[in-house]
Amino acid sequence: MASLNSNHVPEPCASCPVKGHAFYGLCRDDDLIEISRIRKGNSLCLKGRPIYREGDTRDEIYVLLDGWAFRYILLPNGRRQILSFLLPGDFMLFPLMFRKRLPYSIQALTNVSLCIFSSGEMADLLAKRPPLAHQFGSACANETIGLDIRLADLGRRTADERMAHFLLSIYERLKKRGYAIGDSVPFPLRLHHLADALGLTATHVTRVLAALKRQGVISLSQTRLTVHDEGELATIAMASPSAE
Amino acid sequence: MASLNSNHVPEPCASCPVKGHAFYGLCRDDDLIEISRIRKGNSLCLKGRPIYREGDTRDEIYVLLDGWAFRYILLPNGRRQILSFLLPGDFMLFPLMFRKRLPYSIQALTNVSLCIFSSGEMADLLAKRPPLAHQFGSACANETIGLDIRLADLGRRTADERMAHFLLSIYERLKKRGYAIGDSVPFPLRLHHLADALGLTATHVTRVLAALKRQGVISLSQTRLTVHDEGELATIAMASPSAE
DNA sequence: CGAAGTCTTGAACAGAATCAACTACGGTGG
DNA sequence: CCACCGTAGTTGATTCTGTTCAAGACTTCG
Repeated sequence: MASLNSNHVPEPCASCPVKGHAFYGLCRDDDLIEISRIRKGNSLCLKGRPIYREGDTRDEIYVLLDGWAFRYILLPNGRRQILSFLLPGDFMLFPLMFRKRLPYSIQALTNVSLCIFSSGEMADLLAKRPPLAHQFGSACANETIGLDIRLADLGRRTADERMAHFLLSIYERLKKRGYAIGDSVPFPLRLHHLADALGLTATHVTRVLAALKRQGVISLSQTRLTVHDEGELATIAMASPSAE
Repeated sequence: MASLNSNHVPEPCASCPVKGHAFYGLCRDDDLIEISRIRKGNSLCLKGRPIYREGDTRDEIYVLLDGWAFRYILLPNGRRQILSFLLPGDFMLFPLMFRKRLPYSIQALTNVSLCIFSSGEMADLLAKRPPLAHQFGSACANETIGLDIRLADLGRRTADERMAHFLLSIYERLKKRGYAIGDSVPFPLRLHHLADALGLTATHVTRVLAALKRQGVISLSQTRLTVHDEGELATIAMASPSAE
């Protein structure tokens, strides 16, 4: 892969940046040791570069160690729907353990560092280690539920509600993984990412964001999101179904 | 459960109506035998009745044997988003193997017959039978991908495209499971189901359907959908990403 | 037959898209 | 160091897709 820059001298897992987070945080120690045994090394991918392209066959799956990425579907005439944003600790491409090709693509949103596994070896490991497989099923169920909720967002919420709900959910996710400083979190998304994630246009996203800023609920710089009034944001979102 | 009418004299799995379909069609014979051993019996649920209500804890999971059901999320102020329609052979509530509560509800669309399992016992069986667990992971991956595609529908397709895409996908699903007679399939959905699945209003669904009928692409009776021109339907849908 | 649910059609309205001009910014190169 | 360029974001005017509100017709079923 042109855009993936493999480094076959794995750094020690002891210093892994996502140890104890997301999926890994839930695994038993002996399972973690097994996982570290089949690790293939790290890989870097530059901002904006493709990580996976719709329909590719590939034997590798990744854990995102650092940076952000996103999964998206490209429709005829160029419309794009962003399906989800991937944060450090998230698995990517794991459905490749079960099927040859995927109908979506993945792109690096920032410079990204990945931990590489063979999908076959990972599948074998899951077969040997039922508790790990269970953990995996759990992660999978959570992802499905996240998609369910986003489906309700796109189908039945207004632009303002969607935006509030989205900002809130990404804020919570980042906080849970320890990326918050006070009430602010890193936020590398551009307008068109928000637009393509929320099913809106970039112009309309500007207006919606402007309204939220005017109300003093959030502020947004080039690199960070600050949530001044979490409760109000939840109210605007007409909150209710959340992933936990 | 008031609305579930349990019958604890299991009928023989040999005559199971969904044997060889959907999930079961992919399982090894010895796994099927194990599954039949932990089967708890059947249950009936009348049209329109709830099968699961958001937030309930329950130890049972089901396989839909006959009839249709749907998963949905109810938002504050009563807006409803239908997440998916469940057809005979589909698992329901399996995420309960991994978490206590689910953020969506399930309702019987027609009279429905269910095959009951204990979620705990099913989880144990998966732990004992890695090939079965793999099969399960595969089904789970497929469901996720179906949601991905629907997300792109709601976010980035027009009403006409969504409708065409939806009709096409349900038509294919039913055909694959042997429910087609010629180019027609059973279709118990009412306007408001279509509306809530597609993120539209019932009035607008009428108009969109009227256009499709006028073009001679489909016809629709109270109980059946006929697809006269599958290619044209795919064109209107701006097809592209499909589940296989 | 009546009643409730379902579907259709029309007219007015609204939320978001589109089109377009303009501003702010960061990097590049002269 | 500044002029320039391309990208990203803002704002306004207009259009369009889909909603809302409302009335009427058609089913189905007790």
